[in-house]
Amino acid sequence: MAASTLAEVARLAGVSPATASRVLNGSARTPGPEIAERVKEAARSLGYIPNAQAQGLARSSSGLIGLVVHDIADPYFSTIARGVQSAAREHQKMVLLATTSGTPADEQAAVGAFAARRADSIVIVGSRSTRPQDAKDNQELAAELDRYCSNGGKVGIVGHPVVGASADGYHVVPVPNEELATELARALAAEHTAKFVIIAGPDGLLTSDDRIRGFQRGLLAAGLPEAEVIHTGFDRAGGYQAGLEIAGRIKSSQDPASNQPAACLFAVNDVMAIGAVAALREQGLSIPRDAAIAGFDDIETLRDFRPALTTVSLPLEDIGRLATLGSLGWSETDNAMPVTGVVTLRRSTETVPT
Amino acid sequence: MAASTLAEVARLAGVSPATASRVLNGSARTPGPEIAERVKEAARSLGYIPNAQAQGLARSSSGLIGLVVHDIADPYFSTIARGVQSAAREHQKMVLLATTSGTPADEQAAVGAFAARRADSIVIVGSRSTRPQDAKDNQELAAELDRYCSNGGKVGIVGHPVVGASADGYHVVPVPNEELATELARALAAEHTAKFVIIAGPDGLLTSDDRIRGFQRGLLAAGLPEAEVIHTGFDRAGGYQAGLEIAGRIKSSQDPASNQPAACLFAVNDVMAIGAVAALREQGLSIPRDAAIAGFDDIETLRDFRPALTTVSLPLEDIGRLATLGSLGWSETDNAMPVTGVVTLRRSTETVPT
DNA sequence: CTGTTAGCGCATTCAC
DNA sequence: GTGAATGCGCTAACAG
Repeated sequence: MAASTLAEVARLAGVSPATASRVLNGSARTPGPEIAERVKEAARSLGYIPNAQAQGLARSSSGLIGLVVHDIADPYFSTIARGVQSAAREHQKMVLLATTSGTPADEQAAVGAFAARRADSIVIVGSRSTRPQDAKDNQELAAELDRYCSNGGKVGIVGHPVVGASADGYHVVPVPNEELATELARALAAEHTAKFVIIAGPDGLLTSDDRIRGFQRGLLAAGLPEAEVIHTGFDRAGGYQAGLEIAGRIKSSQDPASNQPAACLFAVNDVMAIGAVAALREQGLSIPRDAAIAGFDDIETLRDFRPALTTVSLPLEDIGRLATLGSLGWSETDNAMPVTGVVTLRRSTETVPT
Repeated sequence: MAASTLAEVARLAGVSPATASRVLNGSARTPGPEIAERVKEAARSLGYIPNAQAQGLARSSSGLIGLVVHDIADPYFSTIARGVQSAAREHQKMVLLATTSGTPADEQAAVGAFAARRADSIVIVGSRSTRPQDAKDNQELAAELDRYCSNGGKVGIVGHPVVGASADGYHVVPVPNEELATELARALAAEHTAKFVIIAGPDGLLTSDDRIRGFQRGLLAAGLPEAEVIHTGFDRAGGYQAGLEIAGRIKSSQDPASNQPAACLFAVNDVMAIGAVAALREQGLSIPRDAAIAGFDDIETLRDFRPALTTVSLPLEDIGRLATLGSLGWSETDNAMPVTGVVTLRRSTETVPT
């Protein structure tokens, strides 16, 4: 048995569908003070639930927000998703979730699906890529987004605009990755003399590249040489792998007499940093005695790690909110408060181990 | 400018809307080998995107799966969500996300919204509550779900069935919380003589209660007395608070000469355990020297913690998948493989600290 | 203030 | 194999 319809409710209440519609939904003014009650009663007794599909079709607006992330199980994304969710809720919208593993092709498919569902807006999170092999897919993604926008859709983006996208309707929430990485480098350079090594994501991942660039800049500003960059996966596994390699080097060249860390590591995100720490420890090294290490993001779940991880705190939930509000055209009020982060020095980069 | 419609495509291709529909979607057989190409071309040149709302209305099936979680930023839920997402994807469905903070009233609202959107199925995750103050809301939630089911909806539930729900169409994925907690208790009892304390969620949270019950049973089976139970929040903050209290007790009654942990703690989930550990450490206590502690769930992000946390590994992603497949009526094949977990002893409960 | 008439965009009976 | 109607459930102009 299918759900009951507005028509049925109207008939039972002895009114026209239009009237029923008016009282059951937010029309200009609720009609007849007494007729209204009759309709409501009818709806209740029938267990009437408005068909959002039909509503959407009729008023051409779905009340849906599409959210595109690389991996919802990654704490970075899930925290942002929480922000998106809360903003959506405040605006009486539901969020449609799509995960893409970060591949532009999947992102394009997701955007297409959202467009098909006539999502009111789309929020895209996750680093853009400029790798050559992604060029074509990026272009198609951009085309898909442009088409969505030209059909009246709005999109909010965290970080960088989608490569090649040009149409109107984009609202990007800038994240000062580069600047913050510079600050972090400066802070570390002030206390560390060891060789700096950056554990980065694949070359061409914009977020990773930004953080690398900023960090190098900070080092230079402090009069230090550029850090070596190890490119690996942008996840824990990548950090772990890099950690193994670094551990090998440290062990084969460590000065036993030295009481200083042999290296100062900067992993471009916390999850990678944790992976690296795991590898270093497995190889018998100690943090921060043998190597100092810093991350980026300040993932909540990771704050209880010991040694506590030096990192750059980012207001992830707010970022999700801002991107969502922006995609909804509500940015004016919040635009005055741009996203900012703060360098958070903790135990993992202390120079005087207990 | 609105998106182009099927009718426009048909006109441009010089065919009827019906024909266009047949070729652009999976009708029985694609018509005219040559006419088909013409339609496709027309669609492409117009940037046609089928209106899923209209499709859904016409064929009354939305291709949507509703997912209800307490908090998408909680790693427990986000990992399950990943499983839901992947299963949904395999079945060409999109997932609608709703977060509820675990309150039955919000869950009811979410189910209502999903029903309005005519979601093909709904997946509910997160511990049920039997607390008296939730009784009324639980009943309304059950009614909402029953209504949804009687309208042809299917629902998949992780853990316990919703209190009071009776209609057909439910598929619950049982999680052997009690049995696994018993196993855990047995394993710990074999090596620990210290006083056992359970750090639990609010009284009436079914998942928490199950784990408590199972743990107590294991203790009894091992000939040990029942553990004391501290009820607190089902999250990190709760664990932290309980940790503070326990630390106070330990410090005021510790036998300095003893080399054994003063207590063996069981937090009913990993996140609480981590909170407790943080508190204990802040109070100057060491794990597992001063207190042993175990968690439950084996959250991936937490596996790199040191000391490594003894816990019960749960296949969270699979659980999400199973609940989803079940809600889609695809359970026959997978039903043969029930959810199971495994007690994972790690450093946090070792008896011989280095 | 209420009822009538049209679509919203598409899938699907039917005839041809 | 293809085209012409009809309806999915609802909203929004209209008219009354």
